[in-house]
Amino acid sequence: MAPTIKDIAEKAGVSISTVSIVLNNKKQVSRETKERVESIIREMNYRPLHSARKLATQTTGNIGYIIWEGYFSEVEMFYSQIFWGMEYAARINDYYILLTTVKEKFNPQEDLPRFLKNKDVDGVILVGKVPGTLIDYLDLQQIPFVLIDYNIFQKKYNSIQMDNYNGAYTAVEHLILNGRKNIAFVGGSLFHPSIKDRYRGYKDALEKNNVNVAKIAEYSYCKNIETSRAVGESGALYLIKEHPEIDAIFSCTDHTAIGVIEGLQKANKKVPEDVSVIGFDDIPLAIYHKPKLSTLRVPKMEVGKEAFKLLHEIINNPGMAPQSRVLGVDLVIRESS
Amino acid sequence: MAPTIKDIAEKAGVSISTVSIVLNNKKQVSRETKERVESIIREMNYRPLHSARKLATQTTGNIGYIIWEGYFSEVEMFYSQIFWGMEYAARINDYYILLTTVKEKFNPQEDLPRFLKNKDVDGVILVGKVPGTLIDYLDLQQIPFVLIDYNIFQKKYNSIQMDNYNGAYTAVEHLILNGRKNIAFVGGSLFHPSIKDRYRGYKDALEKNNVNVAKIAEYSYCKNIETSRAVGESGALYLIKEHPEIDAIFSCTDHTAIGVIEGLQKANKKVPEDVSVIGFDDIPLAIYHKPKLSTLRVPKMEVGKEAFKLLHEIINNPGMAPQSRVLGVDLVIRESS
DNA sequence: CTGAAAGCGCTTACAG
DNA sequence: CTGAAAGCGCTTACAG
Repeated sequence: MAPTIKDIAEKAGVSISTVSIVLNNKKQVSRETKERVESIIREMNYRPLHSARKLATQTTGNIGYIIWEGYFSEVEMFYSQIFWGMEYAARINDYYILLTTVKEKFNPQEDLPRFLKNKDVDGVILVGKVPGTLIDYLDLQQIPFVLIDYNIFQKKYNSIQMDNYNGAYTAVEHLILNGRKNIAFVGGSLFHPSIKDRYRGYKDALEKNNVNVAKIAEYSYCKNIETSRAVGESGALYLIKEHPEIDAIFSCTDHTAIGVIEGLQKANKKVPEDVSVIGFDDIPLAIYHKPKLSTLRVPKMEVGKEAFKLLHEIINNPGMAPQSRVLGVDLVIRESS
Repeated sequence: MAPTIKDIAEKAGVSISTVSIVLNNKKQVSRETKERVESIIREMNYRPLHSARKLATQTTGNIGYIIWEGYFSEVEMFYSQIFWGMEYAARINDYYILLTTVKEKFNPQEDLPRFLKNKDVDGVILVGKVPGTLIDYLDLQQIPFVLIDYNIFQKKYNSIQMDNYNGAYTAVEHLILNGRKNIAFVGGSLFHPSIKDRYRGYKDALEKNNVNVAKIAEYSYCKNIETSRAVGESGALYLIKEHPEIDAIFSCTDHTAIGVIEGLQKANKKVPEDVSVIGFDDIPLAIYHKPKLSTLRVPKMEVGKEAFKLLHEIINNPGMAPQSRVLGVDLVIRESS
């Protein structure tokens, strides 16, 4: 059997309270007993039993990671990289991460993730466009949470954001500097705050540089809610048909961009010769694609780490005012622009 | 505060033992008290506290999922789909899954996954070519485990396998039926049992059909340990240079196949007109690729589910003789063949 | 069929 | 600085 705190106490000739104190290095313990206890712990390879500890402290030691299902209908790397960043930070603080997804159409009664229903987490990190009713539930139940790449208009929740606005601005400015004159936008729903910011960046870059200004509305394809390949493809097809002069398309995500390129090819346009394309996210597919996709790299690991850190702070300071931290993105130019 | 078993007992006018018994529906309880207790549980939305339950039963309620790092150096979907299958089965049995990776070069002293070091799992599922020293550790510590897509020569461990041999055989036979005469193989290390079986399938299909037999050795490119794109590319380049008559290549994985196609293109061979290519795994990239990749579909969700089920059985029947279950794979023909 | 009691392995006031 | 004791919320023989 694995040794318990009692075994350690006996062998060290102290009480279990003392062992517990050195374990959690709280309060003062004489150096010598501390060292003695520690050496015995090491010697017997003792680890406190998780469940016992959690029972006593009334915590779970787990955090939940909830992924919007839309994020892996396509190629699901985005959330995955974020996970590894979180895991890295969680490990240091001795938390385990429980993973699950939620559907678009979400019923708080039935679809509540198991670890929430059973109260098996101390907090939750959510990535993407998660259901509003879920967020309301967390809020109501006072379960600490942080949003990644999402936010609700006019609400102040803890969140990690990418610098969508500046990323888009930089990308479009790069297109301008490369001599592109007729720069279009293909995007999903402008209801998604991230997409909205990317669109603002696109628009502002054109306006500040006085390029293309009169045409912005016509060159903007934002009909759909999705940001899928299919949307990209039909967007490109539509735009080229209506406005054959278009020579660059900024796409709201990489998946969209890949669809855009396919549409362009169907319309017999060469990328990047005839039309430059830039995406957003830097999904792994970006470098596998032909041509390799120019895009804005989101520091996914960092996002995960930062999300955990923020959550951890919230858990330990329940009164904390909500904050959102924004991480910069990098323009990476490859073959499509 | 969340209600405890005591609250339920009081409100139902029974002892906590009785509540516990209906909770775990063991032993006999009179129908009426059972129903009364259950309705109160529902009414108060009571859930037993995980840590308390686990403390009392001396279990953890967790299983570990260990991924060989090589499996997501490329595009990491394979293990991810398996995860969702496992999660599905785990949910039904009220287990949580803890995820981590192990490096190729693994030192049991230092690199032991945290949940193993702390004994926070009741069992472990490992996918891919995990370190032998890790397996030895699990064996020694008597921690129940099941291997996915891997096995150690001459050892009898619990495992889930794909039908690598028949998959490869079918693919190569398909190539033959399509009139291909000079069918090559590009693979990774034949030390990996799965790759080895795929190679056997390739060889046997040719021999049984009396095609290409004298050339098998020359047409086999198995120099490297990896099954990466890079390997595929250099393999294709090498084979075409030495044997320009080659008109089909069976690749040991999809990643390899993608590399093979790139190599072929560099050598000015058209796929599939000049050379047919078939991969193995059916990674998501397969349908994004141009041309779309023909391959053998591994039922990843099923693999995950089955792995969990097997592990669950082992956990509950410690004496069980090791077994390996093999799942069939389906040939899916797309554009590359 | 039901209850009282011990026990799982920790943490944490409270004394001293 | 250290220890005795209570408590966290369950399960499980054991009586009855």
